[in-house]
Amino acid sequence: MGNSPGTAAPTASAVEDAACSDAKTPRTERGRRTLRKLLDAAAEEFGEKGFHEASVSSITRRAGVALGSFYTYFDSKDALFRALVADMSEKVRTSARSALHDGMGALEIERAALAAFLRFAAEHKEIYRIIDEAEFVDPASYRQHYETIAARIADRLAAGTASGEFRDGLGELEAWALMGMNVFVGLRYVVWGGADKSPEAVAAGVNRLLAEGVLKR
Amino acid sequence: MGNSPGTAAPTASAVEDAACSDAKTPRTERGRRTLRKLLDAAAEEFGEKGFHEASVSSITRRAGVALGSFYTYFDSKDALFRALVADMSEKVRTSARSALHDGMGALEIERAALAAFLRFAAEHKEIYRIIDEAEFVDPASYRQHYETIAARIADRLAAGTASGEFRDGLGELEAWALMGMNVFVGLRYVVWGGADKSPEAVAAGVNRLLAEGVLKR
DNA sequence: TTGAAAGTTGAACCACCTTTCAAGTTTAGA
DNA sequence: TCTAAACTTGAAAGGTGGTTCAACTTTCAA
Repeated sequence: MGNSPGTAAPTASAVEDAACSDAKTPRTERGRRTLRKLLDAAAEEFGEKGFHEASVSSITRRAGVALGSFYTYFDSKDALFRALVADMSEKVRTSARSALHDGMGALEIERAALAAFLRFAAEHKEIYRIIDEAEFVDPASYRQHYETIAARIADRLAAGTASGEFRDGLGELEAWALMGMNVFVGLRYVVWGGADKSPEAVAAGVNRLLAEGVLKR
Repeated sequence: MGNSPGTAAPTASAVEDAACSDAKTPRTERGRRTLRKLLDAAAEEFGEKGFHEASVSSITRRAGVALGSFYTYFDSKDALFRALVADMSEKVRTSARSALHDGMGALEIERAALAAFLRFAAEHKEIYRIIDEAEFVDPASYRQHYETIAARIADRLAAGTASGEFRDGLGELEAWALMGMNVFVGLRYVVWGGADKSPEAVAAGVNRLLAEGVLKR
């Protein structure tokens, strides 16, 4: 698929930062370029095929690099995958946070966070496959990913209660329920697509459900 | 771990029915016993290790059967996995439906269906890993699994609207959101456990969120 | 009782893939 | 310019594990 440097570059540099503990840091400009090519190729490859179907040799082939070069930068296929999961997880959180501004109401914050996440997922459909596969390849990261997000949502709910916008009794359970809604509508309407709904329309629908529930009044 | 025939037997027979298209049907009583042992062992193995870490040889070892016997009953490791996914998917739907009785209110139905699903998941934690891994091993089944469940939820929501209990404007989007809530609270409170919440308590919390939403009144 | 069909067995085949390595090339600083 | 370190290369080592197969045992109906 597309390998345009324009979209690839930011991905790579961000991963490099997040993954510097796992990757063997290159010392020259040429080395940094090669690492970047490997990381971009790996994100594509894992996104398309999943961890086990993806092979190191096809990643290096896609990157236009010799097989052996891979091990100059990563200790193993697993180490590369962990680096990618850490980076994706960080990006998901960043994407939601970046949509929040001062002066937003509690409900508005939830809608904006979901819309931002959905827009991000639309551009990086591979996050679903990579995060989901972490359940099997790197369970600790998988769990931490969702626990971290749930904790952030729980904080926002508590803030809404404190400001008098939300009712009492909103805690971890409600945070997980909200996260589940967000993840599933993203899977259905963004990753699978085929529907006419925009990220904003989806976020608006979920937001109304969150606000009012289903009961007739 | 536990291999008690008491719990294993029903699993096996149900799978045999659901999987008869993939499994080469045995002609003798001995053959049916062997197939059953293989299916039970596979459900455990895939649940514990996931598809790729599980090996045919360890499944046959667990079943107490020779390696070659596996191919008397299944064309491949993939075929076995597909049979298991079809069966698990069917059981999830059955577990929810069995909790519904005449005379229940629309909201009560949602609570009962979730509670039943959570109780089922508590006894079959392997469903999460097996269904989740179908995203990679058998994507068509994965998609069909969730689309089928969402369609059923959408029907229930429409019935609630028709009876005047639920508001208007509940469709596929809301069904997916509700399904996402259910799946995620199941993952957090049943599969991962560690919390004090019973299936009924979780279902009650989600039900209140569904009914009222989060806004203060 | 008998023999054909069904089922069992495990060694061996084979394809694939991760990882290593020794030899060669490029880079960057002195 | 020169040299040591960084980097590249691809063949091959080393493993793994799905699948096959031909010989053997059990079942069951006639």
